[in-house]
Amino acid sequence: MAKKESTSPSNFIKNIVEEDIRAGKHNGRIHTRFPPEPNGYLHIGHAKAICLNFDLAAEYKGLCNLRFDDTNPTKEETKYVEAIKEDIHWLGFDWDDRLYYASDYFKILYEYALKLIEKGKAYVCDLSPDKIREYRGTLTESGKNSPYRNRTVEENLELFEKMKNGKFENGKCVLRAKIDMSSPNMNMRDPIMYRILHTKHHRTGDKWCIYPSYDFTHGQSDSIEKITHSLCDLGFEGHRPLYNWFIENLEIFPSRQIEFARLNLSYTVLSKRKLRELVEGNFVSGWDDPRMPTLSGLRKRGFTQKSIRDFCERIGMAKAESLVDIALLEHCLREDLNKRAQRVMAVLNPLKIIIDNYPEGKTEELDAVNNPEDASMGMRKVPFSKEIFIEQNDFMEEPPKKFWRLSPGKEVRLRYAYFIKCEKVVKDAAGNVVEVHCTYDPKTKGGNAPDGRKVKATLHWVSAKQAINAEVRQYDRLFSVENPLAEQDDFKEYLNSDSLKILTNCKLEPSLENAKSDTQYQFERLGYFLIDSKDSSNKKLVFNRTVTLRDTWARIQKAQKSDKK
RNA sequence: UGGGUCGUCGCCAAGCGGCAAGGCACAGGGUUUUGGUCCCUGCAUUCGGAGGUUCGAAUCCUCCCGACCCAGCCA
Repeated sequence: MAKKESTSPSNFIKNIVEEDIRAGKHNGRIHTRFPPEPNGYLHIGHAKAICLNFDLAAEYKGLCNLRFDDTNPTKEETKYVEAIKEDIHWLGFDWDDRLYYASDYFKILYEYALKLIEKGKAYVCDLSPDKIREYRGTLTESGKNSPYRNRTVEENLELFEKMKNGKFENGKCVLRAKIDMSSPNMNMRDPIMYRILHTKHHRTGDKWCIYPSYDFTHGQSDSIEKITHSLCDLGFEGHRPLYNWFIENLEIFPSRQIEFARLNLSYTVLSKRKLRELVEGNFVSGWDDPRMPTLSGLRKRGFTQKSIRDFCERIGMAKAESLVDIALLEHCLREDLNKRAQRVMAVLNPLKIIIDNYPEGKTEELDAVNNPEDASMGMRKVPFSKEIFIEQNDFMEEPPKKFWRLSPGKEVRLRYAYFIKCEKVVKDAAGNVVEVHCTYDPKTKGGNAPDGRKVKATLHWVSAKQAINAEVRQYDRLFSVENPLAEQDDFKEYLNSDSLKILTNCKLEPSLENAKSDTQYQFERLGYFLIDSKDSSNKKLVFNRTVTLRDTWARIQKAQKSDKK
């Protein structure tokens, strides 16, 4: 009997959904939404929420809306909504015609407010912000009622009308829900529903000068859209009673809020505010700096949407606060890139090799495989000649234990070319190795010795005459500590000073002259690279290093170093 | 000192009374013209702690310990 099954792992949200379906709730209908505020760029933490909402809906044959939560005109801008839409599409999700804005509901929300006032459940309060805070009490002490709490319905209606009509300046008064100033839940101590903001809104312009608060908007928006499961992060747990209170008192469709733990990733920060600090302080080149955990940054760096989605699935979904190892993200990335990246040879830190017994002026075109994981990607030709470049760290005059690469008297293979043997080292006055003379064995063409002798190492190389120059930007982790926010000092003190190294004298095989900006390359033995979408040109090629290959030798070296200590 | 939530391997995370899934990381070994990939193997007698209920508990009960969130006219 064939067994199928490839459903993603179970989690507490799916359990709830399945229970609801079993119980026939909403006739088994599942409808979610992703509700970003257009006040910044999306990062990989948002990707977790996006995948959760869209994938959950898809798995249960439901729908997922995109809704901009735009109730604070002082912080929101159209440019962010465009960027957010682009990022979600890039991840491969689509909301069809279900693009909504909380601001679409301003009129209904206003009517909802009227309804609550009429039911005696809301009132206009003239207390100043300071007084409101004072009256709210503390975590352990009950608050006290506002002196304006018992205004009549008529009076409230009239004042709220005036608020709407711009009769008051900012901060003069607010509309509050009349709940319970002694509630142990601070959110229930007569929360603010509307505040006065004489600010132009990115969509409604000057139409309104009062704006609803998050609490008076979110649940109702969910309700209006008939959202069945409203997923948000743990920070809103304490708001759930209020979310339900508005829905119950308004007697509208009962969406259900469920909270999950937000993503934390090691060696970076995932908070709009903190990321903004990095951008505004010029610690990075912008929101799309390849070191940023923003979706635009990851994209520019060369991350694939598939790897991010895979990551979001593998980290699971729970309520325990956690710090996910960035190594898992890198693993997902390498796994995807390994299957699809076009292999090429590139030398980042060139060392000149002269093959003394190779004919002067001769050039051979050697066959190279484009992707050993995918035969359909075919073959290409790579030129070979007397002078070539290899990586500086592939040669050591005095090799340590386990170093199998080139060193005096040693023989190695040049990938797809020949075996070469190191004969002589040339140094400059300062003692630096400037070039290395080798001899080659003509019988090893293609990389195999007819006599069956083996070499331990295979090196990548680029023919000097045909090499093209390029700049390569090597990116690394943004921070030098796992959890920068857990440190005593300001998190910016822990930025990794080596997170970007720019190499300007890199040598690439000639096929890269026509490198495409949307093609992922593997520079053999080094890592995965992508053309920089902004700075690369025909005149000057610029590649970004997405991620290195796993490097066993580097780990051995590290171990050897720490052994000596 | 109020309220809410969480605590299963180094990092995530299944498990929902029948005797600890999986992934990452790590450690060994095999294959290999990338020290890559791939393939094997190992990696929690134990589920924050202590009691209790039960033939049987990570799963139920009690108490304790620890961590996080809430006092914006932000979301």
